Amino acid sequence: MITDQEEISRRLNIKGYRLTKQRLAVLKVLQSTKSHPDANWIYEKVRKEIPQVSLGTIYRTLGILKEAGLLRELNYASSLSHYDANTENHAHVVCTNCGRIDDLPLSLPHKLEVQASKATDFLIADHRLEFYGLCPHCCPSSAD
Amino acid sequence: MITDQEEISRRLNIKGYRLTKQRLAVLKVLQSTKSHPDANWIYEKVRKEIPQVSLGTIYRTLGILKEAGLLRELNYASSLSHYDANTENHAHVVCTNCGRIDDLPLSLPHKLEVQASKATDFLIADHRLEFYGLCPHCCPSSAD
DNA sequence: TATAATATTAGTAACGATTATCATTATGGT
DNA sequence: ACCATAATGATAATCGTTACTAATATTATA
Repeated sequence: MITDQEEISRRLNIKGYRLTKQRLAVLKVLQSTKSHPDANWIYEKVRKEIPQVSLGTIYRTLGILKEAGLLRELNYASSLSHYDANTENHAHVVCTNCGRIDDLPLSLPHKLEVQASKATDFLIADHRLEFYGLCPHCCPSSAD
Repeated sequence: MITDQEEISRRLNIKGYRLTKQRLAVLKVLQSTKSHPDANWIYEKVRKEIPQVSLGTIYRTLGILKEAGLLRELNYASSLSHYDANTENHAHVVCTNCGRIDDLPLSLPHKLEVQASKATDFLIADHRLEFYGLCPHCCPSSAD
């Protein structure tokens, strides 16, 4: 998670983008939460600081921050994009009832990536590992 | 892949659905291809057999067939749903350039599923493993 | 500090995939 | 054949996301 403003600015400049208060606000909001919010949630949070901000700016900004490697986009079954300030590749657990998404400190064994590369003639660059199930709140017979 | 019409009918009936020629046509089209087509592609194919079919029926049917366990829905970054007649859990490779999706005869080691279950308090029921990269056609310096 | 060149914004319209609505048609059981 | 109910086709509505545009802000340069 990149919090140094100089570094954020540098990363944007590489791509020809400027660091504006809107962009910083979006990134700060995203970095301030462990959840994986969608664009609208970020919009509502940013509005508290910059009331006249528009949803279009949020979308544009998220795309730019992603391009600059400052966040990662996740697409789930809801056909709604969620964003994550953690750009390290990691697994997720998704609640199929309420949509909650948690990180999972788990990485795919290198062996499996090699196996995948051998099994296809695609040039593999990345992967995604997701688990689906019910979160504690949605679990019908939880013991807690 | 379930091809026996009796069995297809039985699976639909369990959920209170009937087997119609539109539903059979959608399933047949999906079973006839190794690709993972989207609703519109299926629509175009089904139209050749049933010209007056509507796109709404395709969507409705795909949802019902999924509910009956006759197909699986995949959601990718394109925010477009793709469908797969293979209901076995398996990995996919997705071309980040042209969107082509291939099967990968690879399954997650059971050990990893156990590891995931221990790392979270979610009740895990399913998982998805996807690799991203470039397919042979989109690979800039392919040796073939 | 003025000025020009360019990037960014807010606001709004447009888009595309998917869903809902509804009158008509088909199906299955009696 | 008749009735109850499910399914269809056509079309309108929905919703997340993108594109457009005139106004504003930022940066570089003189």
